[in-house]
Amino acid sequence: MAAIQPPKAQYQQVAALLRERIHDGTYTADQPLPSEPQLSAELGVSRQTINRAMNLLRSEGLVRVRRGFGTFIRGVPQVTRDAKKRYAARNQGTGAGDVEIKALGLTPRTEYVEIGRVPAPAAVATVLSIETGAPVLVRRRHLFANDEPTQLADSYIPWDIAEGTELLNRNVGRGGSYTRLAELGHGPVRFTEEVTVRTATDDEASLLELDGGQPVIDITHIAWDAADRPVEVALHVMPGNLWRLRYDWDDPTADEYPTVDGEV
Amino acid sequence: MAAIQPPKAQYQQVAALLRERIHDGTYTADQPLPSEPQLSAELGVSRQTINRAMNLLRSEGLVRVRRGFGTFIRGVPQVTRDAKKRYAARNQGTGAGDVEIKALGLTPRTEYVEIGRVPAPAAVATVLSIETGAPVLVRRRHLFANDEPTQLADSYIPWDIAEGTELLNRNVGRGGSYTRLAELGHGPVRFTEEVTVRTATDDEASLLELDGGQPVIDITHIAWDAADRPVEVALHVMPGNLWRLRYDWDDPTADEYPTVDGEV
DNA sequence: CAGTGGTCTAGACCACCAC
DNA sequence: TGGTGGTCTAGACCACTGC
Repeated sequence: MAAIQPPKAQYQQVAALLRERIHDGTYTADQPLPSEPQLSAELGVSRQTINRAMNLLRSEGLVRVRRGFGTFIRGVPQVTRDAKKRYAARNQGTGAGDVEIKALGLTPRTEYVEIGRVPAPAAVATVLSIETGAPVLVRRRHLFANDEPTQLADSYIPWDIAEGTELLNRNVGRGGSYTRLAELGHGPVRFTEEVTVRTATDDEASLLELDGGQPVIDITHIAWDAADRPVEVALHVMPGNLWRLRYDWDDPTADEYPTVDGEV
Repeated sequence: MAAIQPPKAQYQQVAALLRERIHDGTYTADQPLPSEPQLSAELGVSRQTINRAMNLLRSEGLVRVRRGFGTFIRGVPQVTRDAKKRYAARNQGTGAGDVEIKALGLTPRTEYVEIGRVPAPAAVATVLSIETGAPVLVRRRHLFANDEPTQLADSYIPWDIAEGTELLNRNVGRGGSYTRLAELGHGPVRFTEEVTVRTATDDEASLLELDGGQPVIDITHIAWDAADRPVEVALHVMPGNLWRLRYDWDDPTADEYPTVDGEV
């Protein structure tokens, strides 16, 4: 084994060593990693240094700690989320949130946490162009793959659109909620998404079973109807290491290339 | 949701306190934060605990350490990168990488690190559908806003397309490189982007002046010509906290809503 | 109960920076 | 040279887990 020498910090060297052992199969997913005191003795560094190395691996999403029990390898593959295809897939009779999970042979599960009328939070109100506190329908879901949490998804629809419709049911019926919106004269024809990366809040970390400081992907998805009114906003929060987002589009200006100076 | 929470770790409480003081203006950007020994004395916790709190703030991108000097607030606002508009902007005579920065009133700067013929790295070769090691043109840039690094961008073009063209120059001429590609019969008509979040490598952390463990956004941008050949791939690496990505698209299936059961 | 990881402290040495 | 943050150690206490 490579010696632990101080050109780099020891905890970084320990982390590198553990990463290697995880990749080459020295440690397997069915067993906990050696305990911190054990590694401390084996590598001749203090337990604090081992602990710091573990924290690195945790922030990378490589391992997961079960307190009082041990540290385990996280075996979840990366899921690809294709922004266009996932909405097209509503016609395949699958909940859009499940498409990507099934594609990997994993078992998706959706837990409905809340469906009902609430006052619009400020961020949602801004997006929907309504007053803060104005009534909206919220549909709050937690999504899992093989019982591991993969995503929090809260979707909001203005109450004047949703009131008294099937959108209040757990199962919104054939074709999904966008089909219901279409029947109500608000069929989405355009979507926008804004993606940011930030550290998880305490609540999110707890719900997604993340360690503090792990980054999450925050997606604000907006559906616009033909009158250019925002009719639904969905807020997605996902573990950063778990997802790969895919977007594609045609060049709107392919015809009009040469004009002025510039570089790409 | 706000159930009874266990008392938080001291370093988290310290971090929360410092966050608050940064936001309410107790600490300002022109002065270093109080030193760790000072805070240790003031708050009655050990220096280690202060240091751990500082590491949290660093991983959030809120502060930045200048070793041997002090810890400073990072004052960089978030930059929005609109996938479609940035390419359309090539016709405004601006380097596409600069559009977003100028929009915020910051001063962009592009540093060309390498322009030349290299063997294709494996990841690039796969995307371009060529052999690993086959020659490609690489254009490697580092982008800054107000002299703070904001992005690494490496773009690759198959050598059989780029050879002997203006694409080898630092300034590729009117309309940017996509205009040159169009003149060569490979004008991009479609783009795909894949976005992942991961921890920075050592090199990236050093170039982007990040702390270890800070997340980066990794974008693989591919330009396709009318024959559906990938003619350029650009790899972008950006500090995760610094950017907001925006995508928008029209619903390709807006006409064909109702079909089978499903939820969204 | 014994073993696990989470956290905290006191003390120490070091590399780096400004003066 | 003195102050800064980066790191490491030994020892300790705690909450949580499974047996």
